[in-house]
Amino acid sequence: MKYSSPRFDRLDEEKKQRIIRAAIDEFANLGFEAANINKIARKAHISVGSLYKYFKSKKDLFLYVIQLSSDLIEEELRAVNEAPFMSVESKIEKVLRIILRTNRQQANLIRLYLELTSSSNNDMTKLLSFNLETFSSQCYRQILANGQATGEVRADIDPAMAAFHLDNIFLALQYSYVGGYLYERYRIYVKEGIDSIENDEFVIAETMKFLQGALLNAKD
Amino acid sequence: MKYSSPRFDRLDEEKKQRIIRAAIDEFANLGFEAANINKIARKAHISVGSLYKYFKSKKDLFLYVIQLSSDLIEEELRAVNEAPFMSVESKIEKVLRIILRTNRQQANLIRLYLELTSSSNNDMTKLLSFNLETFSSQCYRQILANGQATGEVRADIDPAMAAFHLDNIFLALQYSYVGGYLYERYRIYVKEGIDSIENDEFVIAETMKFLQGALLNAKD
DNA sequence: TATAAGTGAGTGAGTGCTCACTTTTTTCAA
DNA sequence: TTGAAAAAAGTGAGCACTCACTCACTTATA
Repeated sequence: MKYSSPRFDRLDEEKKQRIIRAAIDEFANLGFEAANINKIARKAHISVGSLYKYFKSKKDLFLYVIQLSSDLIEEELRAVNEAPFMSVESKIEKVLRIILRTNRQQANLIRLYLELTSSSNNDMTKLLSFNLETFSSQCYRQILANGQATGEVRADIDPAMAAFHLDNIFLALQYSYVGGYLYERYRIYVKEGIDSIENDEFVIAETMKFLQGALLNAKD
Repeated sequence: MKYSSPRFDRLDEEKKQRIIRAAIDEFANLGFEAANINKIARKAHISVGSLYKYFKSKKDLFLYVIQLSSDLIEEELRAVNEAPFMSVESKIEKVLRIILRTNRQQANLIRLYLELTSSSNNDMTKLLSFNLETFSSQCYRQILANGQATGEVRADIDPAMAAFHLDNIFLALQYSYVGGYLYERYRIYVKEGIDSIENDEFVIAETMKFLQGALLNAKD
């Protein structure tokens, strides 16, 4: 599906990036409904008129930036999945470390996903969930099913459901870094400052212990 | 904190419930921003003017219904936590079953929480997360710490962090039942229809296997 | 009669989007 | 090389609409 006009595609990279950044910033911080198209145009130093020449509606602009960012994440996951000679445990830890890094470097992007997650807009959700989740679900399920074949992963669990639980842990962790309600919730559950760099190894260690027990066979 | 006026408190129960139901319905399905106060008044068969005599702003009405619903959930959790002679495993399963039941009976309420979770409104989140999460975090941590004392729960995990992960699993599961993006996501990860009653025992069994491995010592 | 409760048209501050217009770039014959 | 005409890109005031909230008024109750 194409959400931008040819006119937008023809723009020079710098201008495109300015518009994309402005849009992500606005949508991530205010949510789809409260985001203001006029403000996005102002932030990007273009006129509203131009913005509407590039995207035919607020919704299309939203869908465009979501699609764009999902491509970035897919890239990283693919690399981990295709790494040869890597244990399931290492792969999981690798993904976890990617997640923590992304939380810092692309906080606005994660906020955008969080917003999307709770969106009740039905015609958008079907399309978007398919685009964003199909790859990662395949990826995790494959890692787990392969692990069952090698004996690393518990044989008694359903790989699809385990992949679902695994991603739930990842998702909740991601959302807890980007501020708002879930950031406060971590503070109440565990302690101040999930997002401080000193805390990273604690989060990784505890999460790995949790996931090891949940997914892997005890080492002999 | 008191969000309703004395005038609202004096209303007869039927009218209060009508207003509360209308508000939950609107907020749950549209989200805070898109929810329409005029429509809530119409749904509740009262005038906008009256509604503003009962609650001084849209935000106050929102906070009121959130506060109200958190009390209901606290009630149920307390019962499980205080049950004597119950294994940690049984307690976790009990909570899980409560969650699945609530997902069906109070879907709108869960939607309301989901909306709240992704809210970026900063002055609301601090207050609300404290009100809603303090009890459940204490509750889960207590169950796990007691379990460590009796040897049921793994000694090598941090009870606070484990409680956090446990609730993350519960939270993701809840949100996957109420429609929208995460409902579609379950379909992609696992299969059609997480919300069909026939699927309940599968979800419970798989989730319990996952949590047993993650949290409990192997039985001897 | 006095007090409390209830009403809903109206207000004004937005907001998504349009369109008549200006500016810039490209084209190409002289 | 030039410059006029055509095409493309860009603009922002304003339109049509939405919605939180108010207030002058009516109705019910003590």
